[in-house]
Amino acid sequence: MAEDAPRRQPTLDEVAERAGVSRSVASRALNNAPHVSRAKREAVERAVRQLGYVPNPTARALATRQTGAAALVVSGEDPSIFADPFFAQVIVGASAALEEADLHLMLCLAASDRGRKRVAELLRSRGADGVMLMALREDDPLARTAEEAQMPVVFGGRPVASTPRWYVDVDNVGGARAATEHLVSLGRTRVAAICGRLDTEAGRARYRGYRDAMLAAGLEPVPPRGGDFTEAGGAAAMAVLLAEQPDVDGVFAANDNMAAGALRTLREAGRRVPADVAVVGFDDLTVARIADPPLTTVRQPIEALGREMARMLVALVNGQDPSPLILPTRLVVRSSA
Amino acid sequence: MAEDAPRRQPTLDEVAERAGVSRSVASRALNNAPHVSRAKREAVERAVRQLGYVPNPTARALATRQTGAAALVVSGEDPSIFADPFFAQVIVGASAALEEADLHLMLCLAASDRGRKRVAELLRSRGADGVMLMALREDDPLARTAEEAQMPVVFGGRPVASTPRWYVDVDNVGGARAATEHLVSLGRTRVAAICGRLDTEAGRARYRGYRDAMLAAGLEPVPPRGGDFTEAGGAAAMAVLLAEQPDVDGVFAANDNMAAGALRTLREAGRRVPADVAVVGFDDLTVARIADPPLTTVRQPIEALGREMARMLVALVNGQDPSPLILPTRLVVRSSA
DNA sequence: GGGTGCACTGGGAGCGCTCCCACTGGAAGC
DNA sequence: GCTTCCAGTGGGAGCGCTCCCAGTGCACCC
Repeated sequence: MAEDAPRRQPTLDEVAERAGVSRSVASRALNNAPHVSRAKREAVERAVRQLGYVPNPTARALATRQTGAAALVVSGEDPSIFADPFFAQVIVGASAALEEADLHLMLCLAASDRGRKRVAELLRSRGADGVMLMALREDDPLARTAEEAQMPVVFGGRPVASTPRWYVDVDNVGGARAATEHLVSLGRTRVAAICGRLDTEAGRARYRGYRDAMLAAGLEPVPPRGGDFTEAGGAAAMAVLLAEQPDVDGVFAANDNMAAGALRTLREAGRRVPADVAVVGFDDLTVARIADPPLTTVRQPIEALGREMARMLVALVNGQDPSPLILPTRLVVRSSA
Repeated sequence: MAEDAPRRQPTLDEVAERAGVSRSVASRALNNAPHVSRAKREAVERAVRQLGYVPNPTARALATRQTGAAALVVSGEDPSIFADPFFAQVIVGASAALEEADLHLMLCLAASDRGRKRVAELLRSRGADGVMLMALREDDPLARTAEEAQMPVVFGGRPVASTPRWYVDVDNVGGARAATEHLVSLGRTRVAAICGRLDTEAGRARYRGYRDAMLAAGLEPVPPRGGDFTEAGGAAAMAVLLAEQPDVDGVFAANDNMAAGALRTLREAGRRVPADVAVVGFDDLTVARIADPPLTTVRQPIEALGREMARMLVALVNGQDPSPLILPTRLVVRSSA
């Protein structure tokens, strides 16, 4: 009968009692704190084992005012932006770095109003020890909420409006410049750009890099025209480009998805890649390798982005003051250019 | 000077005092519980607004013994398996469903020993209200830990060894059968299969579906040969297939990545798709649409998988006893078959 | 031989919330 | 007029942990 009791988790008090010590000593032993005799330390360890004791993280959190978790917030209108494998890679990196610091990962996809409200509440209630914030659009209200929160915040990619105190970004300008220079070095002179969302800093920066390289080469850049970072968007933009500027011989697309879309349109239009039109993408996701022809593209260290965000956050949580970080990008030459 | 104090979050006691009520009443008002007069309820709401009060989730968790979070555990040797966009979609679905129930999402990538240990501790310490478990390999130790945990557990995809009480799966057998039947209906008679990992239930079930359809059509299935669900693996398997069985005219690949690899090998070998060899994949991820030619494939409702797992978990947390669920798959015909 | 120091110890006061329970008073029932 | 009931109320005991602090000894020193 006694066995039937819904076996509650043993508490630290029970461990202490069994070990014949006070709760304080048991607590210290558990946390490898000093001022515990060897004998008692061992007695506590034995009791822990016998009872199958596991500390209650909630109680610990209440007492220490530390939750033991960090949040990764991905903000955006459309939940499907998250389905981009880009975020999966960020998560892999962040998760690994948090694991080292023994922090758990809370993932918040703030797509709906309700989602944003929950994130705001999380921030204000200190429901996590710190926050990594990603994919902020120009007018994202979460940016302000985050800055006001009494909590460490690391931005992933700079927001458009302001430069936050702590962020990790990728060298978008440099990557776009390298991509464009590559096209120019191939002898292409009518190089167009297919832009991503121009209400994101990444979209803008990549256009800037393209423009800089064009001007430096004495060529005329096409004016910026907002896109959406999707395959369909890239295909549509390429169609417009072919109509307006039929002699185009080079294309820099703001990401691989759009580049893949451009390839499709070019193929359907009977243009050969790279013979007629050379194409360069950005990201170096799986799609770049699978595309036909395989895409020349700018690789950004996505996993490192996640990892460094998490490391920066851990440093902040530990009271340090790390410096912002900009990760290098690298041109990967394949067949499309 | 007084302003300089590190502005602590106001507590419920302070709200109560300001509203001129007891803490009990304030608590009830906050949780829209009955037994609060209209006047006091409003007084509490006013005090909350004036003070900018936000309830402390940790304290609430300790008192209610509910953490307000559900964990999604993705288990596997290699952290990069998670970079598969498949999981991103599962997360989108799960996240949406959890949001409805006002639960937070904890994401645990259990790749290293350390990661698995942390998950085990999370399970034993009730660090979450429930767990969704995915990608279990044959001998995954987490499966047992999870079953032993005093906590609701929902499996995503059935494990190989046992059938858990609560799971959500996709109709892998039916999908594979439909894919194979489609190839047969096209008049293909030498249809091979490129298998995924045979230490996963999905990999096995998809082979079973293929074999069933072949036998039913009076054709001879190729023997199962383990793969790895990657593009490179698919390319390699296709090469072997071409060498051993040069007259192959149909291929069922266990997922889109492998199908894409097969397409690459076929292209390099000068075989036309679908004229010489028809190819069908499984999953219907982005890669299926981007592939050249676009892949005929079996669509599985990935986001729904995540959503239903989360819903099932919420039901369990609420003390209900939901039934296992098998989600239907659907053949999507494109150009490759 | 009486300090002075220090490793060790356990009591107790929180952390901020929920929830049980005993108590009030006014409305309803006989 | 008297119970009976129940919405409304606040006191207080937790939830399981950390950590401050006052109190023990015992070695070590002049």
